[in-house]
Amino acid sequence: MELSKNYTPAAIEGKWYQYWMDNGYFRSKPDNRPPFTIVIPPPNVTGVLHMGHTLNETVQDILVRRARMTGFNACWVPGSDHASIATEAKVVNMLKTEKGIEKSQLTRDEFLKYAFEWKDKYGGIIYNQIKKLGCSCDWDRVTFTMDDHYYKAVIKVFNDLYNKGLIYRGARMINWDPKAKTALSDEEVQYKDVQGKLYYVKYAIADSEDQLTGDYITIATQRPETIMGDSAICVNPDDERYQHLVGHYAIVPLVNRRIPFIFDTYVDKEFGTGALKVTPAHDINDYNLGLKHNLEIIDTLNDDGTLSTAAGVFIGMDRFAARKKVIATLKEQELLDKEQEYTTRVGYSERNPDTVVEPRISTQWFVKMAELTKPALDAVVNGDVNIHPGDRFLATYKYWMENVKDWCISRQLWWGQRIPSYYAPDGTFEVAESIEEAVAQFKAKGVMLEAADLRQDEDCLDTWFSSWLWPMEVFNGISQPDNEDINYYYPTSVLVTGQDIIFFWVARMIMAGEEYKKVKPFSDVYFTGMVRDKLGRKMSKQLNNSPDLLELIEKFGADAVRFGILISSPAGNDLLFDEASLEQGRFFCNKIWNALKLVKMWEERGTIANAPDANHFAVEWFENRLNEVQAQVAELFKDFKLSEALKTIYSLVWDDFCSWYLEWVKPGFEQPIDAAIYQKTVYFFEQLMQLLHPFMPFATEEIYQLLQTRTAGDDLIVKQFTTPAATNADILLQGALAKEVISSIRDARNKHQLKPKDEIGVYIDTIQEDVFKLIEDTLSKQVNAKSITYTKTPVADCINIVVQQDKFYLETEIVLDPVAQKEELLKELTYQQGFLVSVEKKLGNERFVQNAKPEVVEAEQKKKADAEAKIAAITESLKSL
RNA sequence: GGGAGCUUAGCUCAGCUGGUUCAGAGCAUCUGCCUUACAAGCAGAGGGUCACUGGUUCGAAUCCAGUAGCUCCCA
Repeated sequence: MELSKNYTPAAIEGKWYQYWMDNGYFRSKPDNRPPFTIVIPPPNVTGVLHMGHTLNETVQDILVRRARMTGFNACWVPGSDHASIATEAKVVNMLKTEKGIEKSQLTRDEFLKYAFEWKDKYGGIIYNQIKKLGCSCDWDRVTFTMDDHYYKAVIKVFNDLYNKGLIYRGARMINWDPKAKTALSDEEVQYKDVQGKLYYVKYAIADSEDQLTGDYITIATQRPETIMGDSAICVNPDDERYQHLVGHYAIVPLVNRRIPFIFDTYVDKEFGTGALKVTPAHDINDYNLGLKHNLEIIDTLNDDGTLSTAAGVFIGMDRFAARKKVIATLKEQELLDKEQEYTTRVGYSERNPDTVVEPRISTQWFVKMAELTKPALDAVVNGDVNIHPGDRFLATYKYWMENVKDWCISRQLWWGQRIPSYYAPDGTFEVAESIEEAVAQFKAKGVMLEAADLRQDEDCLDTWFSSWLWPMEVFNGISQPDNEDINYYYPTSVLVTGQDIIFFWVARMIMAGEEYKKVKPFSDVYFTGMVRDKLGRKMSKQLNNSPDLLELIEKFGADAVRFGILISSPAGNDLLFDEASLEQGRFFCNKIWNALKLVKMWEERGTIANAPDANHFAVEWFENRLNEVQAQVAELFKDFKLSEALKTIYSLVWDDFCSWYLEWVKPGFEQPIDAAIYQKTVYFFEQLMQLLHPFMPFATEEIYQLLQTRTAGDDLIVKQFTTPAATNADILLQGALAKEVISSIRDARNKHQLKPKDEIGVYIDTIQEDVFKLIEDTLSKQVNAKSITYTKTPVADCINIVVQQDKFYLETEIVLDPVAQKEELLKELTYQQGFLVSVEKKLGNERFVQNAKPEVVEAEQKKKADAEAKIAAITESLKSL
């Protein structure tokens, strides 16, 4: 069989994905194995995968594949959420631009029909990308947060929480997105520092008789367009400047409305002029102040951010245009004292990042958080849920849980679960899972109404109010409690997600899990870092700095993409995305591919029993090295140190296997290889592919299948790991010695400008001749030696080197420079002597010997002995020069 | 304003419970090689006062405090 010159991912990735699917390897059904469950953090249904997702999905696939190969019944549930605001915005926009339809022309049902069409058209894009990346999700379990059962579950939970008194309806100050025309939760507001201005505005003062005193009071505001909504001027009661204003009034500019002065310590005397205009409808602090002092609430804004009739002036004008107009008018009327540069934080809508959020009084639905947070906080604090990395996020989590405010869950949108609250004509309402039940509830209260009399709430629920049920409802755990799946798969094993949604999602899932299953939703949370571009900016749609995943896969191959994104990504740390690391992944695939070609070449050439150059030491050494790394990797997985595990395997494959082992066992030119060694080599190769498979599934499966003819079902994806055997430390040390000796001799050759073809004679002065006998042939081949001789005395006219405690004399044809050689050895000697002094100093320190652990002292003693031996060796070597 | 994290080779980053066989990897640089697995490669090399200042300790990149710079989260 002819193998291509280089590894060609495009040709094989599709093939294996289909093969795994056809064999049902991704499918999971409850059985008697322990489950290993991951639910995907649902991406937006109409989105595309960006690099953050790519990292995320890769991590999940690695964990799932490793579990599948370790005796677990691995189940990875894919799916997506409906992303209420974002998707509705996209559909509205599509309707406008493509069909010329305004949302207002449509009924709710008509709109939803278009939305589902949109979802059907674009919802598959993201799944296709996940597949291309090689993710082993159980595609029979795809879940969408607007699926029928899911919809019902959300309604059921709403109803249940309402009945428990944990959901209420009320008028509160909320965050309003004037573009999407909906309320937002506190978490959906992104604050940004903005360079703004403080405007110093003069308000005329009137006395208790309503007569203008001719005096003015100046207040500082960032938002002059809200002055029409002012209800009072507030000053600090201790502020002597304003004592005389008791009982006086201020006149609001532009609208000439009279407002009282109030006195409250809330006001900072030092800030601005020490006088604050109070606008209860448009600022949360003012709102609270208004409640306390019983002030009027004047809402001067419409839901689209234009000024309302209540504003009295500039009605219908956008708030930012109105601001300019207000400033201009104030200037004209000479009521603007001055302007001052000012940096402030402005809230933007998470889903409409160009839109400034308005604080607004509005009647909305809220979840009472206090009771729900308690068990969710305990779960993490007690270590029932383990967060990785470490407890770095524990403090953040705790703080949020302890300070969280009630959750505003209603959204003035259609794309989502409609709030199951039914209103009678008189405004009273019943919350029920269906309109029939609502009717029954009204009747039970003696209100005789029919369904036709009732009007359902127009609003829908926050998307996160559906996704917080995700680990349960993907198994129908809410809609059909106690079914076989939920009982088997729940709680899930690991949640892998970005640290940015710790509150949006992780915390709330734990709350929901504790509330409805009385059990945590997952045992471990693995937070990945943020993927940033080369300039350190978070990758985002706005900046358009995220590369196209499918293009990357096409260019580098899926395995290389997975490799590249993971290799530089320890848990929780941000990573700067650089295509160079993907290239490293591609090179790695190619390296393995070429190793395969070498082994297949040996196979073709044929094997021979007890070949003369059979290097059994190499086999024994590599077997131990393999076992050592297998154990290390298992440990690293336990600690979720995936990138370190990958690095370890990478080095094992490239350095130990390719650069050392294969070179050591490589037969002479066109010679057949020893049969036993060939078998072992194939075995090692398989083991390596198995170890690497979770990280790079396609290349490893391909190579595994090419190494030997496989019987049905003998596929790498399900090949079970065995417990690695114990390692023999002596052999590992001997292998390390061999490597060091070879490198040192090669270095000496390089330094003396010997050509690779120049042969050398090697004389070895060692006390462990038996060890060198084992590696003699290898050594000879690796340094191009024509002979190896053991000696107990220095050999003249040679390159002298010392490795550990052994002396080597390299005989060459070239003329040597003894001075340069001497210098080289002296340099080494100086270093060793310095080292020895420091060790002796340490050992001479009584307090060290007393306090340090015995093994440490022992190690120091060994260091001393080694250094002494080495110094002796160098000294002896020097004598011969 | 409150909290968390980061600062190690030119670049991107590893270094767990403190011990000069841990100062490491990849990329980049330099030297020599087109050696029939691989130039997407091979064999080597150079390069770091581990941000700064103190402290704890027999011993600190590693623990503690402070300083500076950067990042993130929350108000």
